Amino acid sequence: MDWEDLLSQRGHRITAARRAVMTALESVDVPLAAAEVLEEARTRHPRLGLVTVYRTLDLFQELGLVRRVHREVGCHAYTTASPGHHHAIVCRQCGRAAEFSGCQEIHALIQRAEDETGFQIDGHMLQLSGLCRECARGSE
Amino acid sequence: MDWEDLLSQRGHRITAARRAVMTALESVDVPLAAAEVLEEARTRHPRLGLVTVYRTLDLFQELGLVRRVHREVGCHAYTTASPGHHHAIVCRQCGRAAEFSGCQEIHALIQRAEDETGFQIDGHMLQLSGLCRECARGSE
DNA sequence: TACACTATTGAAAGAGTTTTTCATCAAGAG
DNA sequence: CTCTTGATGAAAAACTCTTTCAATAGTGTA
Repeated sequence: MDWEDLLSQRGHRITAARRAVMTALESVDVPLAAAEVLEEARTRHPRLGLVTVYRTLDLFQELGLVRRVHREVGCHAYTTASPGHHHAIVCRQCGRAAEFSGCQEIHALIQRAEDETGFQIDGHMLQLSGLCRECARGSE
Repeated sequence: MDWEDLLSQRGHRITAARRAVMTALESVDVPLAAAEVLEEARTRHPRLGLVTVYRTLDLFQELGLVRRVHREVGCHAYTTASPGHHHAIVCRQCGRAAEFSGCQEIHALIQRAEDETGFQIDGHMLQLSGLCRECARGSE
């Protein structure tokens, strides 16, 4: 389903500001911080305000349309997300982000963690980092 | 090894401020944000300043003595960390944090992600969430 | 124990980032 | 086309984090 359809279906309006934010995120494959989204989106919608960017990112995240990318230092960047459960991979050299799906492999780990800690685990946040194909090639 | 020994060994000094910060983190099992560390630590070392808290948390994190806890919203909390590679589990009800070690299970997943995306993966950030024993008992 | 050296500290000011408020605007149902 | 109400953007406030610098206090040495 299209993101515009999802918005409509949930009772949200399709606005120029929201289109500008989504287009900004789609136009690059690097996660963007709010201020960067603003800069990028203003090339198409100059009147856009930073407040709206924050509100829009919040909404999109709630709907699962964008994902917040976490790093040890600084967790303020957002990237588009496919529907469903995915995880992000971020290149530590150029910042490019990709996503991949499926995490059956960690069920065993979760089971073990439950046994060890007594927690009832119902969610996980996993993010991988490394070098993307281009950067790996460059640094050989 | 004791954290004070580790500091000495690396050429850092044992100061009242650093003791206060470490004690604050050890006194609760919930991750604390910098401002919360300040509040807690000031009960024992009233002259402590926020700047020192930030610097101390940075240092401790560098030395692997504390871990930054990430959440979908808000990634500014710190908790004590055992030496070595560990992952955090955070209770989504009371905020309590635990850690567990060992993540052999995700090697297969990493291998698959490398095949799928072409990235050369050399690091991962995994954090589990759920209910701690107490909260799970309470909500039955 | 006293001294000297220098890492560390804390206050103030500055730089960012995110949120709140509120009048205005415009998407979309009827 | 009109109306209703969600959405927007500007300004200001509230936070969060960093930089600067004089004063302080660990720690090795004598």
